[in-house]
Amino acid sequence: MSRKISSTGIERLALYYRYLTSVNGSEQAFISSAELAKAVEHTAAQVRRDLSCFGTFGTPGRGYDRAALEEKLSGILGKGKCQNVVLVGVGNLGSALLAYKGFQSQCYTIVAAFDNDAKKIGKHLKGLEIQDIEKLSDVVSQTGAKMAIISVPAGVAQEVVDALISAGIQGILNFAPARVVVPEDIVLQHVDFSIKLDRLCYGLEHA
Amino acid sequence: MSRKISSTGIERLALYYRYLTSVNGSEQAFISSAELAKAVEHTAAQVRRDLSCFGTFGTPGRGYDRAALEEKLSGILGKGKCQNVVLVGVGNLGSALLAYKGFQSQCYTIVAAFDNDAKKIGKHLKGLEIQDIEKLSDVVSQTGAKMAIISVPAGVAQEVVDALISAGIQGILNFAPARVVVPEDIVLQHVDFSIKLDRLCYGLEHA
DNA sequence: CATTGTTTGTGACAACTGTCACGATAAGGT
DNA sequence: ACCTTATCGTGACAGTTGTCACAAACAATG
Repeated sequence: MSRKISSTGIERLALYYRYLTSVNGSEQAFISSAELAKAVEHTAAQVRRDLSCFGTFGTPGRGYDRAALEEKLSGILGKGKCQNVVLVGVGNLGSALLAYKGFQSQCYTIVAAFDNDAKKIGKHLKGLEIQDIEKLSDVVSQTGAKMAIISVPAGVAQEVVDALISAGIQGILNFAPARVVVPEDIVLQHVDFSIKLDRLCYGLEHA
Repeated sequence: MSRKISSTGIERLALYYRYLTSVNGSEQAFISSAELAKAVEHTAAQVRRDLSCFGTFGTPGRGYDRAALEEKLSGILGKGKCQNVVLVGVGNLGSALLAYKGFQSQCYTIVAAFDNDAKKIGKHLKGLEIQDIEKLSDVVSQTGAKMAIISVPAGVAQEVVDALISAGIQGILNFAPARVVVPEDIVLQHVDFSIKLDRLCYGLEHA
């Protein structure tokens, strides 16, 4: 309970959680910090430190109770209730995200898709009608969505973000290759794989 | 020239580079650390510190020469020559990545696509024939590709990575929601958006 | 119940990362 | 030639993050 969790620490918690749920059911009822660490490519001390930020629920000599830990992590990460998510930008990437199974198997549901291209509006994709981005505000209040995923061109990312925020969205996952600014109270995460590719390129160059 | 660049520092360099190339041509010939910092949501001191790791090419009173800086960053990141990239896993996400314009506009070209699904093999997508993953080794040596992108299910990520490495691939961009292990000399980057979504969820919960 | 073996939780430490502040340096005008 | 203004490069500092090592806690066994 001693230290404040860091942002990267939270991502590690999500890794721990994903590992626990992925090897569901089988095996031992307890798992040690060493075993968990090995599964996610970290150190045992790191695992214990991360978990200790939220109380003490390991038992010396045995490790952590798998079910209890899974439950606890679920609570910490806020995965108790399913989240409604809206998606803006139904291009190649947006379509793929709509179809992506990984979201559904977790606790997220994409409940609406938007675009500004007249040729796409009205069409159906994966059971969702693509709607005019003008409808954003209405849909957000109807569905109670707090999170949004944007996969739009870099040039319009900022204006889409602004529209989302004034529609009441509180958290944004940004796939657009651009940095955007948000108010203090809005949570923003970037998934910027063009940058990651460059990072890779650098790694090769300086091998 | 004083300090060693960090991994996150390199990603910032890529951000600087992307900004410079995106506002191509127009405006002033020089840019200050403050202006660059504002564009990528960092501090001026941070920008100067990052750049200083690779020599001193700013001029006091003026800032950095845009063209020279762009050139320099290109060199540092290793973007001088175009990189051939192979893609493994042509599902929803893989197809989207094949079609993604962002790669081509940069210096990356996807030269081959692989899958293990017999129903997909032989089909054409975006001008590429989807090939049997058995052919990996041959294609890698023919094309001289050093980088690979994998967008396969979590369960097979490790074996695909192993196959890539024995085929001669040196850098891997992993979109699969799983951590994999690679030898010391292989560069690996994760694009793990299910984790980022969880991170977002946590942020909302603890607002 | 004492002993042995295992694993946790955490204080202390080390390493890394970002910020601040300021001397140094260049351009431009008078 | 000098002064002013703008901006860089970096030493020193502060804050953050990860590692180590060990006492405390619990299980298991005889």
